[in-house]
Amino acid sequence: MPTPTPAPRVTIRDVAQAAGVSAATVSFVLNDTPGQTLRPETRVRVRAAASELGYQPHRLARALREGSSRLVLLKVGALPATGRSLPSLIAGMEAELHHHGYALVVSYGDPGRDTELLEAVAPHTVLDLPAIYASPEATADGGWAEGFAAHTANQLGHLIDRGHRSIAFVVPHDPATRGLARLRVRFAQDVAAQRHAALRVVELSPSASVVEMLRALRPAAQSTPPTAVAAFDDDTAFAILSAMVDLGWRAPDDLAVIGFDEGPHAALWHPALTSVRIEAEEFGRRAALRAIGLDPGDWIGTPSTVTPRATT
Amino acid sequence: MPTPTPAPRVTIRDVAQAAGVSAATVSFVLNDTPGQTLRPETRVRVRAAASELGYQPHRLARALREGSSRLVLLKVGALPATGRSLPSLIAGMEAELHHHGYALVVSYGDPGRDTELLEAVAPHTVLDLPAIYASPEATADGGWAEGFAAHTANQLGHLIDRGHRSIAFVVPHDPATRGLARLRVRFAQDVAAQRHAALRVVELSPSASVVEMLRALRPAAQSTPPTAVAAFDDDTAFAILSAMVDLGWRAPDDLAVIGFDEGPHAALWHPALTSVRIEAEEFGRRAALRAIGLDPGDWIGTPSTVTPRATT
DNA sequence: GGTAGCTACTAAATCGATTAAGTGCCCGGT
DNA sequence: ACCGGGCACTTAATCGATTTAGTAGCTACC
Repeated sequence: MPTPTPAPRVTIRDVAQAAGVSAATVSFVLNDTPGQTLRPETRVRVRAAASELGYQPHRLARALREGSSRLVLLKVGALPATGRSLPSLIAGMEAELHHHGYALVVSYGDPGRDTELLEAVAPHTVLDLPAIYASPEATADGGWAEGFAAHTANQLGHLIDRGHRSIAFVVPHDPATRGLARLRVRFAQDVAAQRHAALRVVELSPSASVVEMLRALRPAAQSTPPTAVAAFDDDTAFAILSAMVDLGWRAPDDLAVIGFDEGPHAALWHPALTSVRIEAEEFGRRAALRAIGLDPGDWIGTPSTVTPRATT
Repeated sequence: MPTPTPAPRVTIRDVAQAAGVSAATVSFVLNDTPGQTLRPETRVRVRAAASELGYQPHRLARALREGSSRLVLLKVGALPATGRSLPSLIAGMEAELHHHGYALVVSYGDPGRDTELLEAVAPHTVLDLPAIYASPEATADGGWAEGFAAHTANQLGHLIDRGHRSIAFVVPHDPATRGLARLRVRFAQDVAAQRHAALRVVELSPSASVVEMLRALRPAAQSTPPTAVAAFDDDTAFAILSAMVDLGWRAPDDLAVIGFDEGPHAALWHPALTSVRIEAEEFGRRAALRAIGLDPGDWIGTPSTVTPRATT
């Protein structure tokens, strides 16, 4: 069992003693507290002593005093972690927060269980992704949803550009992704309406198989059956591709398939899956800035690109 | 931006006042501090006041005093998160820690950047998975590696049971999984030696393609080319299956393939991948108990089962 | 009858950093 | 000669829980 810190802590008092000043002065210097007049040479002496001793402020003590610690908690819940957008969002946030002396804690646990976590880390800000996605006016919240709107437009756009006019939008049956799915559906409908394509929304059922769902897509009576499927995410696309093999259908001729939020498996799959690649790193940086109360400045949007492969 | 706690905090002093005792007494009661003699009715009064006011101890204050918070940090690093073992390990740890009033923080970030995290959360224990896997005598450490030994035996055993006597063990070329790969290789070699099978260890090269690797497996001169591949993980197995399609080889007749640490994609793939399913939940519970210094009791081992599918 | 020892508590120190409220000292103005 | 005020700091309070060192009051034993 590894023990955390056997080394004796260097406190602010040690630094104060070494620099020949009081602890308060050390705090003023190291935090650049505004409204404090200090002799430049004192500042130098304090800083020298601090780095000499390798002083690291005890963040728990600081958090106790300040009321919250310099941490941002990102609640991810049971959101699908297959795509690259979440990891890249996290990477971006982490990098930016690090730059400002903050740290990121990512919670994948179920929401009911995170009371301890919340209490124990006393985050400066909590970003609850499932909650954001689930809220109806998610669009109003600083760009979270605008991005998804653009990416969804990208996804459907790719199919429409290739001539598809009747498209099925398939979402999984999963309470964890309900909010996000609803959001995506709304955006997909907007795009379809604008570009004069017919959109059919299909929710996978836990009872019926994907094969049955696909069969139902093409009843004899239906005049214009969908020629393409836009999936909620790559995993949904894989499930569809898998069922297509069972049916003897081939992509893209019998049915084109496009995934969303491209993950590492898209290129590996047979046939290789066309998907929408979302680079959320820059977006993560901006989310981080907003979270700690800094102005992220102007913004044009998260870039997303469609990587065309075998299934479209 | 959601602010964390606008509600005024109920402190131990509030409880003390309400119960007509001192703060110290409240602490003694609520923590069942040994060596303290308290009248039962006082205990009742204090507990009543605490729950009446909805008192929750401030964990930062407690952590400051105790030197570390009741948190366990699990460092996962860049370990592959595809399989189910890691999520189930995490779920098990989380459940058990929760039960003892601890919380789990999982860090996926790179090791260099987690100083802030470490400092900010001051964990009671740090479990550094990559480091554990990388250490040469990992076997000695409370069962982490024993499990992998058993699962690897299970993986190779499945192939040997089906008559394969010449097996290739394929590991990815990835510094992040180096330590774990080395460990697995050692166990695989042990099993092969015990069960009189020939084992060839192949590391995928970043320059050569998987197709080339497969071709090299069957040179004309070689007397007993491998008839089966045991992969480091499911993703490696997918890469192999993908290359086999390009070569026109079929599993299992031309080459049998078995994955490891079954993830959700194994069943979806065509052909469906045989893999080793690892349920690490119970193991996670035990790891949690050890982490907080409790005795997990006797143990027989993490169960793992091979789900036979099309590729073997 | 003195004191040792127990019960049932309380007062105060402590963890380490932040910050409001001082405290000398010197300078300028009247 | 006296006072206001800025400079350059220090003292002490504070965040909230834990824990050591007491302190009454009572019993019991030699």
